Amino acid sequence: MRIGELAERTGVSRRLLRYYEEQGLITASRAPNGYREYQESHVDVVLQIKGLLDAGLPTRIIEQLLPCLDKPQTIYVPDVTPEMITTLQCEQTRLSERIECLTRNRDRIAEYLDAVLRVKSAKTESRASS
Amino acid sequence: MRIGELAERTGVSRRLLRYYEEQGLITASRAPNGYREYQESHVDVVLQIKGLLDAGLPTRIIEQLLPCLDKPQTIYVPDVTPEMITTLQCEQTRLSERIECLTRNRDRIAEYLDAVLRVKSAKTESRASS
DNA sequence: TTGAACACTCACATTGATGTGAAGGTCAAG
DNA sequence: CTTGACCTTCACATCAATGTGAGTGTTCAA
Repeated sequence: MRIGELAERTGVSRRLLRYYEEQGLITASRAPNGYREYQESHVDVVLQIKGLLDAGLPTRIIEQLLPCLDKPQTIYVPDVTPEMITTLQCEQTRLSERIECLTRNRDRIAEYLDAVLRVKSAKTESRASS
Repeated sequence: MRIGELAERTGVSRRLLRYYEEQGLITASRAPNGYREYQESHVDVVLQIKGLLDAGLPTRIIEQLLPCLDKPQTIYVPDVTPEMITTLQCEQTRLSERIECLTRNRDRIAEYLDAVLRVKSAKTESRASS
């Protein structure tokens, strides 16, 4: 598929798709006329990138993570450098920290909303009874 | 405490502390000489902001979340507008999406590392037995 | 009373993720 | 053959989060 369709199916602008490519996050083959050609699998990859980016990870990191995140677990173990492992472990804990932070705050919001809605319903009831 | 100490205790630069203030995330009282004065409680707030920012939330959103996130649950229910509630609910689901995305990817990394380390240890053993 | 260490404001620079638009090539349908 | 809808590259613009530095005031201790 060409860039327009991929953009539409992922909700990521053409501009950004080219940007991701420029950053080494995705690779597109080229048709004879120079147009980029994408595979079906690119849809998922782009969504993955979008998610991670939206979660605050920079492209630099995403680029390192991507190779280890493909579904079929085509693990290219052979040439994993120790630095790569370190990077991954490091990134893993950073992800955990983010998750913890987000979870904590989401739960607080939940509590807050709970409380607010409880009060609101109480108000409604008192109004009903008056 | 003054800005330098707060910066040191939170790991957030003075420049950014002033920026957070400019964005309405924190409020500092002023000493007679014009210096900003922070309370002990500001440390936690700043760390909170740092965490959310690091998790990819923009200041605009953080500003809206903060009032509902203080520990003592000093819930100011009275003047909650319906729009505010909607905003919060919306932000809540977006947080959940982020959390889900991050969790998924962290777990994938974990799997990958597991696999890699398993192979590595296998190699070590085969080398030991040869 | 001077110097170091802090504070202030203001303003310009940078980086990463994006938008936007110009100038032009490709292709299919009328 | 032209028109419209794609695509290409290139470049400049923007926005948010930061850095950096200039120019100046305050405080404190030697």
